[in-house]
Amino acid sequence: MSQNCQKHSCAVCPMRATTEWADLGTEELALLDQHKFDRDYRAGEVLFRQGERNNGVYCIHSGLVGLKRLDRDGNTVLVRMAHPGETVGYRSFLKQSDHILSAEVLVAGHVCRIERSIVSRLLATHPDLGLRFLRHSLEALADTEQRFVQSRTWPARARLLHTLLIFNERLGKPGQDGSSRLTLPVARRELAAIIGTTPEAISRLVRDLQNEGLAHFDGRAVEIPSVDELLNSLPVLE
Amino acid sequence: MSQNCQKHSCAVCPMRATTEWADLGTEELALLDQHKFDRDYRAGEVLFRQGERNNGVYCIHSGLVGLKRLDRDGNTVLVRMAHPGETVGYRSFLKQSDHILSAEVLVAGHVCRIERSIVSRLLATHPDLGLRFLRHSLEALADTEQRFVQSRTWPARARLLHTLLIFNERLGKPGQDGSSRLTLPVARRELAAIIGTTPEAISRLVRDLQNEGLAHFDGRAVEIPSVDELLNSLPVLE
DNA sequence: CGTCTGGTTGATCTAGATCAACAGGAGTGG
DNA sequence: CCACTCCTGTTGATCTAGATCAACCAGACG
Repeated sequence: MSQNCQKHSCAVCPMRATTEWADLGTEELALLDQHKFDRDYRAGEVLFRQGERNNGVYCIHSGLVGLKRLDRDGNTVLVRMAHPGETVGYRSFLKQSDHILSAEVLVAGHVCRIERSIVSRLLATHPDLGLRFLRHSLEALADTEQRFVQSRTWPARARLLHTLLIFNERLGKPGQDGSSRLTLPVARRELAAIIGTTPEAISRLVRDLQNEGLAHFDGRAVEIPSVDELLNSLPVLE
Repeated sequence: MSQNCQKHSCAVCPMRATTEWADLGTEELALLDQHKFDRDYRAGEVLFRQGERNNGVYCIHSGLVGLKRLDRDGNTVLVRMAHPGETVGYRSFLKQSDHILSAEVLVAGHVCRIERSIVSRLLATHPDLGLRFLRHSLEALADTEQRFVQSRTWPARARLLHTLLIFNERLGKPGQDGSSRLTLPVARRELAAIIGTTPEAISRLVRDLQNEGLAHFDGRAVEIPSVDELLNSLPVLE
């Protein structure tokens, strides 16, 4: 199991290749290892809260993190998800501002916090690190735009199917007949937040999909008889 | 009048201070001037279309540009607006991909296109130029997230008021009694696209605002008796 | 004149939110 | 062990913001 309370080492981290820190040398990695704080997080814990002072960036080793934005009325919207290998909180760091979003752990996992000062130092000495963050922010922008467009033009049902397929991409165990099984990483409430609707609506949609035979649900366990069929019932963006 | 068919010069461009090209030296500016294509655009013209090959970046001297995304069904969503001093199309350039959005001129103005190769050359020699683009993309991200959250949590009426205030910020002529007059830069159809609703809905909302005395409309001309009162009737994000 | 485009209004429809009730665990405490 | 509460998920009934459809009007322009 990858989750434990041991301090993880960046030098041997298998996720590193897909992170912004991929190209660092051994000395820099040692620096990271010395000055980082890492630990296991349980679902529901908060990495940082919107409006808080930025105290570094968080590199996700395992689990799943939701990035939420809330307004004064207490309305909270899940704007994006961050997966293992992603670093979050870099934005307010680069802007030298307070955190713009809140980061909440959706699925328990291990996360490393890298101290402000270290990131600054590395950024100053490694120009390509900045470039990596640029690339990341461009991807985040594209992703957010996509979610924005979908929330306007797709009905809730299509959005549910879409996220189902995304989760299946990451977590699904495909059968050889085009079917697939997976366990949803989140409860209904979070699923609703991701899709941008209410738990009640999710419930009804799930029932409908079940009746149509497109998917079978048992709690968080999902069985998809034909992934292709799900794909076909999507508006197909872009 | 700032719009004409003459070739504009970056060296003396008054907008340059607010663009990504602010810190360039005189030689670099001369390079830009030699290799750029600039001209007046009328409302409705398209700078580039989603899916097209990137052939450079566009620096907006005057006017207003809408960035739209469309899916297969022909649904089109205005994701962001770009104002004078902003450069658009840099994203697909940096990602070396085809254009992700379409850019359509909403308000006639002058726009300079800067050739791919030149941008590459400048980026390679001027690291702070990349940093500027990073900052710009971070702002675009924040803006898009804001619009995303608003489209979920605010009713159409609040969104209309919000964009009204934004336009007032840029174009309004304040009276000394807290009132303000402005001319909307766009027709109802575009206003609807910006807010994310239909022209019919805009029409009704406008009528309501009029009845409540919050604003008076005559075509594109708007008169706001009390800007403060408009501000107060907003949910106040963040 | 007719035709076209942009804006307004009215009537209708519907996706999805909201409100309310309830059922099944999972603890927790006596 | 039962009684209690707490929490998640499901279902039903109702409500409503806003989309859709359709008609109409006023200029603009050939």
